[in-house]
Amino acid sequence: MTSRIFIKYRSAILYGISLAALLFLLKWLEFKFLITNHAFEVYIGFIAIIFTSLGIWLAMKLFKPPIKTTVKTVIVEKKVYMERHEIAYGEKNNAEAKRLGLSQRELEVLELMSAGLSNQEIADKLFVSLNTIKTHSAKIFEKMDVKRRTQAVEMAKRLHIIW
Amino acid sequence: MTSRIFIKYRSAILYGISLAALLFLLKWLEFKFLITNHAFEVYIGFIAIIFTSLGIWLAMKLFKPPIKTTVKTVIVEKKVYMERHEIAYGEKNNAEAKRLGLSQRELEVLELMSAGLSNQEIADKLFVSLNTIKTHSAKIFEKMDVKRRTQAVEMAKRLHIIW
DNA sequence: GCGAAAATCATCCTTTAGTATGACAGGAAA
DNA sequence: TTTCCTGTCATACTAAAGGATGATTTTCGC
Repeated sequence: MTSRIFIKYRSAILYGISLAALLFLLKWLEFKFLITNHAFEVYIGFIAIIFTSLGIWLAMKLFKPPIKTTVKTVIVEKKVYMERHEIAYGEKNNAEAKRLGLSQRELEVLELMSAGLSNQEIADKLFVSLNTIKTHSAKIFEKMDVKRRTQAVEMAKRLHIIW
Repeated sequence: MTSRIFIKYRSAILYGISLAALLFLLKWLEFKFLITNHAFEVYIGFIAIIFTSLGIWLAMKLFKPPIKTTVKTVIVEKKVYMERHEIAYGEKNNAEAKRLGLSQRELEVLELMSAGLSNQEIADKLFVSLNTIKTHSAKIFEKMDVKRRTQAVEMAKRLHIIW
């Protein structure tokens, strides 16, 4: 509980601590200033270091968003009219996969399906249950508008969605 | 609303307050040490601003590359023209079929199988009973040493026994 | 933060595939 | 003539695939 509160107000707490430290430092500098009376450059130097640090901290705080939001997916759509044989060997036709609305996971299942694996084997390979694979395959068949896995595989290979 | 604004710009506000506090402190220090030169606080202010900027610039310069690791997913849309049975750039590998000991009828069944047809559909197409196709397919699987029709199709296409 | 999409899992049920075995006819080869 | 292979068909059974539906959790963009 306390740890959660700490996490929630971590920034404020850390800021408070740093501010306190800063004030303490200044107080100490003041004391030092009284003693030496001639360490003006040292004072300026400390000010510089402190504010540089503060600037760094501020920049990191303000301009460092979570990693999650930094991942941007840029989709460039390009219409290319091409002949059948212009698809290079081994090149996957992502456009067709996208057109059919197949998700990443569905493509994985389709890939393993085309390798001749049973639903159970696919489930084992992907560390999920048999029912999950059944759901995936059902969605694949629906999206590809086919009735059986053999048809899906035939279509997928024909369209070069998989190899 | 105001609280959300405060949260969003909390760092900036706190920074402003701390800056004000610091200036106040400096003012107090100025008074304390009887520094009559007004250039002092301006000087300190400049130092603070400059080094804060330096800190921000440093932080952005140093930590930008890792932050800017954006994942670019370029999807190229393609129009694909292809007709399955027009494909004739590869000859059937009769040698492999012979090596596996597949009979003519079995090859026919295998061909239709790879087209995604069910046993019933194959039976209808060849004008024989479902059981006959089952017998054929069982023999095909035995000869090809596979367990399922999908494996047989995968192997057949890989070995170019069928197209 | 919220909502949509994706991914996961489940149950119940039907259909299809595959296994095992036996039978029968016709053609080719020993 | 007998043997072997191919092709045909059947029954009975088990295994796998597929359909329909609902639920929960994750992920991710706005």
